[in-house]
Amino acid sequence: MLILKAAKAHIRAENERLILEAGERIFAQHGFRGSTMQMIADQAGLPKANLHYYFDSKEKLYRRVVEKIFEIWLQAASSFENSDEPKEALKLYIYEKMQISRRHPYGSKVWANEVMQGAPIIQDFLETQLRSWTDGRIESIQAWIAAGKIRPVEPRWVMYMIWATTQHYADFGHQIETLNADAPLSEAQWEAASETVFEVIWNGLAPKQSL
Amino acid sequence: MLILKAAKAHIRAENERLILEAGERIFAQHGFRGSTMQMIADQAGLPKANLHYYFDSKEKLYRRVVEKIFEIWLQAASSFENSDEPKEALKLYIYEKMQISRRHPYGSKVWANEVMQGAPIIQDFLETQLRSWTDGRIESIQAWIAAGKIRPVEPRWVMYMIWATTQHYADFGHQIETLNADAPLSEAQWEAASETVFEVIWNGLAPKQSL
DNA sequence: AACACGGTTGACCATCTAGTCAAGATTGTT
DNA sequence: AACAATCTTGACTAGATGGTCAACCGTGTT
Repeated sequence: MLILKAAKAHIRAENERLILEAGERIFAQHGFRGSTMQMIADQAGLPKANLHYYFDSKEKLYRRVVEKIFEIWLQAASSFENSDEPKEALKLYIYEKMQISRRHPYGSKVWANEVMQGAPIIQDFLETQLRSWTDGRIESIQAWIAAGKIRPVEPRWVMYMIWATTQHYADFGHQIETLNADAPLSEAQWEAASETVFEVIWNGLAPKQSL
Repeated sequence: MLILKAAKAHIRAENERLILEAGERIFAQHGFRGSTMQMIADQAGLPKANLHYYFDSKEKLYRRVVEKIFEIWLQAASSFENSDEPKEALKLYIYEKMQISRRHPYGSKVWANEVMQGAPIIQDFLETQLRSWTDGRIESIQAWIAAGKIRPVEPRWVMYMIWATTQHYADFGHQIETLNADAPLSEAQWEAASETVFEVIWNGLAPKQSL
């Protein structure tokens, strides 16, 4: 009966969550081809055949993992719209992206991996959602320039600076830890790094007279 | 005879070069596990068995590829020492790193991949060469701060900003192309991007009175 | 209690892949 | 021409891996 489907829906929801979480971790650490369904199964604490019950194939599971990450980023993007003042908007966005790098380092790595390999699985995302989102942000930045609120710069390069600097703390987290005497960044270090990233970029963009 | 070894050395040199170049490309596009010796062989235009004649194993070939990249970066690093003036030193270093992203995008991706996966193969590089190199650069930056030539900032976060922004143009080159109407960046765009990266960082670091 | 539906799982298979090997081809020297 | 060291390469092997499947289990409904 259809009622049963609903009655056991929580089992499906819970297991899909377990598998997606395990997949994010394993795909981040080993790449798509380097990850095996067995590794993901072990990480999730489920038998391998169970993964194939919930996800048709490794590729479909992978796609779901990447989609999840993309959604998180799109949400963070709203910070950009929360203020008309560039200083405030940029601060919110940069802090939000640093927060994501801290809380979702695996997701960020999966995304980086996917893009580095030419986005074989999620190229359509880049061409539709990412492209239109970026175009919107570029317009915001151009409006700030027109209003004399920031220096005249090509908005694209600024976007890329923000993405690069913030995501670096997730994607290159291992290198950063190694250079931090093998210790994860402390609360204070995360705060200081976020502050520095914002300050340098903001001072770099602010019109001279406003200093 | 031993003379023969030298006499045929150019064959070895040439084939090793072919294989390393092919490996760099393939490892960048598919990751370590995703790359097969057959793919690398095809890219190099040699039979697979020939690869194993020159390199004991896939892992040893990979390590050689990563080492090559690391050496290129260390060379670029000397730009940092070519001037006592931070503005000049940073400009040289940033332009040099952008140049590397343009000319060696595959190498940069292999490095990024390796670090993202926790540097399983070249962790020793991080702990020895990279760490000592970084410590030296941090001292330079601290000297600039002490001399009042740049604002007081934690040098580490600045280093990471430079690495992140410049390497982004290699590692996320595919995304950048997609957002550039599927066209590679033109000569002028590379120049503009380099200029913007430098300008924003420099203005972000310069002491207020110097503007 | 009987049933039906979703969930679980060990065993299995076809395919792929790193690495081996032995026979043969090249090359430079004498 | 004879040689020895190096280089080349098709065929092969052992192991790993994505995916399948059929039997089985649990749970809520009648």
